Amino acid sequence: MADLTELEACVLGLIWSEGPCTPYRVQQIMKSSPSPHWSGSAGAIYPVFERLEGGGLVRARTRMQGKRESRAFQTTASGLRVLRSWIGPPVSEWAGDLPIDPLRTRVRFLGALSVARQRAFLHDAIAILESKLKDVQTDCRELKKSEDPFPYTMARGAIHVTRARIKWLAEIEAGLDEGNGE
Amino acid sequence: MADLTELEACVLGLIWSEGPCTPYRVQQIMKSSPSPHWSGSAGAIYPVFERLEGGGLVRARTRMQGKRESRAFQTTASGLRVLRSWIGPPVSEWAGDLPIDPLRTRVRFLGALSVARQRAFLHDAIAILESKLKDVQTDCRELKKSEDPFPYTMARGAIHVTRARIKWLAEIEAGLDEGNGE
DNA sequence: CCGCTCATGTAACTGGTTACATGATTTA
DNA sequence: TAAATCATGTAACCAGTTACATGAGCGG
Repeated sequence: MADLTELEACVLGLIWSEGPCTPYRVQQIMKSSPSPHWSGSAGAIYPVFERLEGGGLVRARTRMQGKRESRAFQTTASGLRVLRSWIGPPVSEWAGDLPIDPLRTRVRFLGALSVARQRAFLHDAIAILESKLKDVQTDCRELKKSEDPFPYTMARGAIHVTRARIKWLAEIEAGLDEGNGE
Repeated sequence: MADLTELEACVLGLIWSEGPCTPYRVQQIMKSSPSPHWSGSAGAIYPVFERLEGGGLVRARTRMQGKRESRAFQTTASGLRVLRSWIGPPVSEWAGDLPIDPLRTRVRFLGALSVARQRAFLHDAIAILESKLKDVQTDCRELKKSEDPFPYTMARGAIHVTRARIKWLAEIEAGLDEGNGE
């Protein structure tokens, strides 16, 4: 099977970590994620399952509950192998690249605004990030108790990165004040 | 004109910040960006210019150099207005969302690897991030001198976020050692 | 005159989105 | 019994990608 897309690999990983589960279940997980970068739409998920099954990376066991059919998928040995090699090591160079960030893109053109509006933008953005930080910190405390360490790890990552973004915006704000002789 | 895509807005912003320039020039800028999330392919750029022109956000002045034609675009008043409202304020809620990050996605499924390979992965990833950090720090020192403050600002952002990611991975590494009674 | 850069495009493809459509099971 | 949830899919669309194709101007 050729290279996985990010979505394909993500689905494969979820099937691995969840154990046998239906596409619908994966859909729910993706939708309930705190910041879902994928829509988790049926139109994306089901074709991914078909591709993974076609490549022999997952296998379905159809189980009927009354008249209602549901296909629970699990990773095959080859699927786990592919998942592992997708993760790495080796880690690809692009791992160092900054993730594409809509906030960053906007800051890049902040010069198009009046200084007053630049200030308003930064104030707004910091407030949003700070509230997000609180959410994710709450989340993190709860996840600490669970046995699987990786959801907690994810939350820690979110905290680190969100703090960094706040610090960055605050720094820009300070630079603004300084430049205008405050 | 309806909502801009990120690429459309980015192109509009570049036209604004560069002054009159050809699609080709924008293409070069995108390709030379330290971590280009867009391919900067003609197949993307030229249609974007068409859409922006169609919406009256940019205007072209055809200038001939001998037999060779080139169309230099600049933002219109309406284009600048749209760019400003695209940037904000108000800042949309999703600005707090973590940007989609391939490294994060991989870490999420790190549990699929043996602990030894987890360690190798983290070691690899940290090395890559550290070398990236050096690059961006060098970059930053150079940009500090330039008059336009925003490229420098971008570099500062890159430093903050990259440092945060390193700290995060180091934390995971430490947790690994601790868990295994090192 | 060869190759590089400037410059402009087109065509086929692809992965993911939105919106639609259906029906069984569970719960209030 | 009505509404929510579980469960599976399809069809039209869309933005961006890869690869192709062309040609002028310029430096060695």
